[in-house]
Amino acid sequence: MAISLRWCERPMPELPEVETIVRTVGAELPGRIAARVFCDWPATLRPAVRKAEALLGGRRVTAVGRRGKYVVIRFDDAACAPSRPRHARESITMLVHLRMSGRLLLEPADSPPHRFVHFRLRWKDGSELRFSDARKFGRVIVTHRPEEVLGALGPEPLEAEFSADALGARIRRLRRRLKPCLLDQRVLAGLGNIYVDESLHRAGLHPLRRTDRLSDAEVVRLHAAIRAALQEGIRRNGASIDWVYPEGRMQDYFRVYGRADQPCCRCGAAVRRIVVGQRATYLCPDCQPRP
DNA sequence: GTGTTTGTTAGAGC
DNA sequence: AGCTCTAACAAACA
Repeated sequence: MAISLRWCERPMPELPEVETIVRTVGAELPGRIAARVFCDWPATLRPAVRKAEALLGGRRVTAVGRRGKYVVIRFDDAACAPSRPRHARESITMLVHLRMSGRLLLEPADSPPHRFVHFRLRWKDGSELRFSDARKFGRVIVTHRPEEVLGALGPEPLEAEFSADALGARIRRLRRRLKPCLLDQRVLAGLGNIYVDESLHRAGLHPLRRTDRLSDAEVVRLHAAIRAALQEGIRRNGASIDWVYPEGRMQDYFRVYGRADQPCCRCGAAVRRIVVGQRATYLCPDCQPRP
């Protein structure tokens, strides 16, 4: 039984949704050779179209991955004319941040692009990677130095090195409200509004708890909850990006997100909606006691 | 007009 | 001084 979400409550891409995109669209890209770049909304692309095309043209995709909420597309350093400057022979990375409404599509170059497509990367084989973004908040960055962007991100919550101790060391030295802290991409990479609420409910922690007042046991619970929430999201192919990935079903399994006034799946109490840091926040008042 | 969404930034406050 | 928080902003749409 799918819950219906209003348009403005549709899940925005967070770590599990980006991971799903990387595993589906991304898996189709390695080996393709970039030919041309099109962009009709200057703010979407950095650097501008001509320079981006000069940087990418003739390069082959070597790998597609994810860092936090960024799609990371790596290109080789070969296939460059000898006359090109030395920096052109370094590898290039294209970073895509979907922000609120971005989607990545792989379509034939001769098919008409949807009206929300503002960036296209045409491959030599006649296909195009298209970035559709109704709200134009998304960003495509072509750079020799992806670390300048990715270096600011906190650890990957699903990596083996990310232990409960690592989480505790990171957040307990801060004196912040728990939810805004977990949303901070410098603290932890990849969580957004949905998975923070889901993680806090799983952990039985109120979003207004102070990070420096969490006990060891609570940090352990939080760590397990974050990983479980993200892993379930990935297992279900993310939450409804319906028109792109109809198989994404995570939205049917939200425990609190978007479920105001509905019963808590654990105790039956009515889920509450509050606002924390100007963000809609869903919680169970019984399972997540106020600080 | 209102509310909603992400991430960045400027500025206020403690 | 340094950390934390808030407001504003980008843009679209029902």
